[in-house]
Amino acid sequence: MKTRQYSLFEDSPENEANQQPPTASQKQKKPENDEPQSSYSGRPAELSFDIEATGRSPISDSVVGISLCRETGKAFYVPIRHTASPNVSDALAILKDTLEDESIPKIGHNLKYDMLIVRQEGIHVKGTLYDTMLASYLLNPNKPGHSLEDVAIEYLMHKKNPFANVLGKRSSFSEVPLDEATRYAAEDAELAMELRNILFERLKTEDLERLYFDIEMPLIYILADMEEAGVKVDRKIIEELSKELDRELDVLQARIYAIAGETFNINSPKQLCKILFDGLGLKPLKKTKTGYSTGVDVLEELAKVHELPGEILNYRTLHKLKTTYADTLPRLINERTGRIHTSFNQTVTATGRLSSSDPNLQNIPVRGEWGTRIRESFIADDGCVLVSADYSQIELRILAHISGDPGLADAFKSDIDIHTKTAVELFGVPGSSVTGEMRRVAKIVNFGVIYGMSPYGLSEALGISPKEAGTYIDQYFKSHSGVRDYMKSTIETAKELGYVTTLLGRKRPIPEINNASANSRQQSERLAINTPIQGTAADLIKIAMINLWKRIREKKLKSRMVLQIHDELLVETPEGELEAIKELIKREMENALTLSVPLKVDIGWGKNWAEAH
DNA sequence: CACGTCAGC
DNA sequence: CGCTGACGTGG
Repeated sequence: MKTRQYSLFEDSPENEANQQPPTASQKQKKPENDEPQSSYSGRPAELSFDIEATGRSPISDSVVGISLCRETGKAFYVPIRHTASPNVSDALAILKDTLEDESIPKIGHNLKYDMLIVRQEGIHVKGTLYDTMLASYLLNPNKPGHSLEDVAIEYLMHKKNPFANVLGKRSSFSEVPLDEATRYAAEDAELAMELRNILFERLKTEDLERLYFDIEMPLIYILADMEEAGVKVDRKIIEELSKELDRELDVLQARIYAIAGETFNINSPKQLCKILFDGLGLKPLKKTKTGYSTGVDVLEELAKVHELPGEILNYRTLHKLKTTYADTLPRLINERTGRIHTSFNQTVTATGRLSSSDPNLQNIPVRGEWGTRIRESFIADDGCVLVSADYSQIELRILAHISGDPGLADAFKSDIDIHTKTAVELFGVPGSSVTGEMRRVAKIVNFGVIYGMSPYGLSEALGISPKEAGTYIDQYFKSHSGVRDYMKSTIETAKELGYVTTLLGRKRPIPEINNASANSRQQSERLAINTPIQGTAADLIKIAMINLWKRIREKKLKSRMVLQIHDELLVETPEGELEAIKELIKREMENALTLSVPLKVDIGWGKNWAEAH
């Protein structure tokens, strides 16, 4: 192999140095000793890299170039597939050894993205990952964005990159002239290298190192696998569903126009207000910032006195399902894989949950006949089944653990129906006399507890007066003083420290907790109460995912996780592995953490997601 | 791009 | 009352 077949293009704008690139022959040599290599003669001690690609979707886009940095002040750009530029067809092949070397730590900003892009070139990045985007997120999950630019501005007082809009009118990075591309791209790898030093030092002082290395870093690999795997959607089923919804919507539309006596845009809340409140003279029950509300609560109430609001609600439901799911999902089936590949975002939520986007597969409908129909289109590959495993009452169990409330803990230890138990306490009747309505109220109160309920909020949810809601809250805390004490002390801690933490030490700053405004303060108090509960549940399922993934590898099973929906894992498994994987999933999920109350996981399976549930 | 609305946990 | 993302409307 020729040693200097390609040239690495220098370099960041402020650095004129033109160092020798590592040559292919040198790269294949093992270092003479285990000392970190700071010279360019051997393997890098660690490597910062950043992929430039044709677009933002790592499953369907491909590599244009890669920038590399092994010490601050010196960065390189290797063009791979630029139009009208010297390209290096085997540059990636030469880098493969380094990127796959487990002993070389990798530094980057949003490494999951870069990992997925190079996987298409047959490169499987391995080793310790220093992801500066994740580090920034753990240091402040309230931050609205963690782009390299955002983070560099905050921590390096970095000025905006003058080449930031290097794309301009060009359709892809591959169109960018090499000199511009180099100055733009090389800087990114170098920025990540500089940020690593600062952010990981800060992680240590903030006691977030274990959360990073034990949970978030291993999860990068798992989420990359899940995104790469995708989930199979039956195009025929979903497209047929769309047609059916279309026909149904036509019927509803005609009916609505007939009742209203005129045509209008049903999807426009503004036009709907005119029809409802001006035309029919119905009473507006609630206001929004800009006018009268036509939300579901209002329309349900109005449906008692007129036939139109009910039809509007039907129309809205079907329209939502059609436009958001039935029409959209088939378009997102990847041509190459025949599957849908979501993005699992690890640095978005303030509590530590994941989010899913493009498409969001964490809000696929589940209720109602149409919800079932949509989930029936999510299917297992040939010879496989889908296994759905979800935690039962995970947040209330976590509340029982962290509050130490005996009543709550006992309920879970004896596996009692928690909503019925709460109904018994609220209404002072024996369990056998609890009606459906009483249980419904109790369920909403239990949710309210987790959300840091206020009399106002609970009253809205129950459709009663804040005063009545207040008596439910009082009644609840009479039975659960442990929960009341926990909430009081959590708020006190938040006021002192300015942040709250989860069981695994994840932190969320609560900046407004001492705000002069009572509204803002009370809002902060609810965040302080909810975040440790929701955030610990997020920690817990992340641990379960890591442990399950390791066990699947150890046992060389073919099963693969495909979706995580906050308290549920969806696994695609060859039929022959079904019994084994059910056992494994249940064990790893129920034992992810040892709490003072047992964790319970319900498992189902089937050829599609509806059956599995 | 803000807003209202609604799908999920 | 907590946490999200996507759609259509209308400026």
